[in-house]
Amino acid sequence: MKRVRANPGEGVRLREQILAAAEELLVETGREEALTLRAVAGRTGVSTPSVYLHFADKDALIEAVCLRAWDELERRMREAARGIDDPFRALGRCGRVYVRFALDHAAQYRVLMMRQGSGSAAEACFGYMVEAVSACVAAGVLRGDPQTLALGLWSAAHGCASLLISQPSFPWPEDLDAFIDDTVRMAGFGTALASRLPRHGISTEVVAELDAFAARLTE
Amino acid sequence: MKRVRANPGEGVRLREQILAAAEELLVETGREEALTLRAVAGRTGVSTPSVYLHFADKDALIEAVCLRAWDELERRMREAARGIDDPFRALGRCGRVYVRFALDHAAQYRVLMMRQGSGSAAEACFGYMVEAVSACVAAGVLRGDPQTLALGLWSAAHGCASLLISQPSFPWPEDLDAFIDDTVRMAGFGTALASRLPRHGISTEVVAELDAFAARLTE
DNA sequence: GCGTCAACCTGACGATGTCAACCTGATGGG
DNA sequence: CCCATCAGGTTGACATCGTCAGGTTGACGC
Repeated sequence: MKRVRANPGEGVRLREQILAAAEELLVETGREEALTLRAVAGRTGVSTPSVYLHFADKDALIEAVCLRAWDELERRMREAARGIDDPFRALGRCGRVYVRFALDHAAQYRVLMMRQGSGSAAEACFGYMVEAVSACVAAGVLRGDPQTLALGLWSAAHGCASLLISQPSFPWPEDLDAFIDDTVRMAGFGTALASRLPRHGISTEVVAELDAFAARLTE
Repeated sequence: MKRVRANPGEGVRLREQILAAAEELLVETGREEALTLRAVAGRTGVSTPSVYLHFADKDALIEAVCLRAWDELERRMREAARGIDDPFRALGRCGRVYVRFALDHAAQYRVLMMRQGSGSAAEACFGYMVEAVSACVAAGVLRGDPQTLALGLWSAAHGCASLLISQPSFPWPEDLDAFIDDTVRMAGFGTALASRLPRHGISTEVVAELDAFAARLTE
């Protein structure tokens, strides 16, 4: 029960324990306001101000918890796309994994994405998504600036996950997996066609009709 | 400087003033944590616990502020779609208005959509969106359950707005309006085609190819 | 003229983030 | 071997927050 003081050099261990306790607390309760410095310290078996030995303030602690989740998400997306040749297929996998990950880690995702000034935490993860989009551009299945395209796709995936998490009282369909798939298709398909591609095998007249059809949305 | 006590029956006026003060505070600072009961009461020129005369607790106050914003948003969407015959065009207008409204009221939107248990505040607004989608279904430009389709479209719009608000450090394109338009087109276009329509004037072979193309995203 | 009730204030409580000051045990130099 | 040093904590306190119990004041009906 009694905590033994760490030897010099092992102070970093406490940092890990605090991080783990904070994550547990967030997941178990699901409510961000339950993430109290006192609760975290208590669960770690340490006094409250000791948290300040390893984190500048509460926001820094939360940000560190988030960073963990981002790393995990990026790992899963890479894993989901590994061994898939078609970059468009790989992109679809990424999208589905993204949304599912968000739903499986709703508490963290809420903190992750819905905080103000969460800073550059997501940039590494975003970098991978740009990578996946670039492959599609190189393959000719998408056209345009990869960063901008990736932002649009991320918007769709994030919107789906975020809305599911923050508005559970909405009349969501029973089959959530199918809804997620529909969203991924909507985003990928819409992006591909709205970016004026793929024209492989589609006649000029049809392309013109599709363009005119899409244009009705924003005129 | 000195507040005069309201006559019996006029207590509701204070409620309005508190609501206005809370909204001002939220907009001016842009930070939700600046929305303190003491700050609100101080700005209204009233003692702190007086807020409890008109709101059960802080959450109820925030919720009331949010309700105002939802009403305003619904009003603007109705206005944007008024007089437009083509339901698909009307839907596009709604989407653009939605995102622009969110960006123009970032502080409120953040509170609105990114809180936990925000309850049934958005349902009226959602109802209108279902209405607009239903018109498209009736016109044959979309196919499927209007509620589910509306949820998908809302996901896209919300994702765009939400990501822009909560991740301002992302490499967003310079022309934000164009990006919003692209997102609206992506969502509407993708939904229309992913819902297996419109087939007007598109050959069976092309439809099959488009289906196969979209299917690559979720297999 | 008096009671009653809405409208509001005062004072306080527990919880929270944060800080200054203190303690304590291992470690390395002399 | 001893003592200064310093990492690794603790104690106690402060301001601020949401919230509540109880008191005060003015208007209005009878």
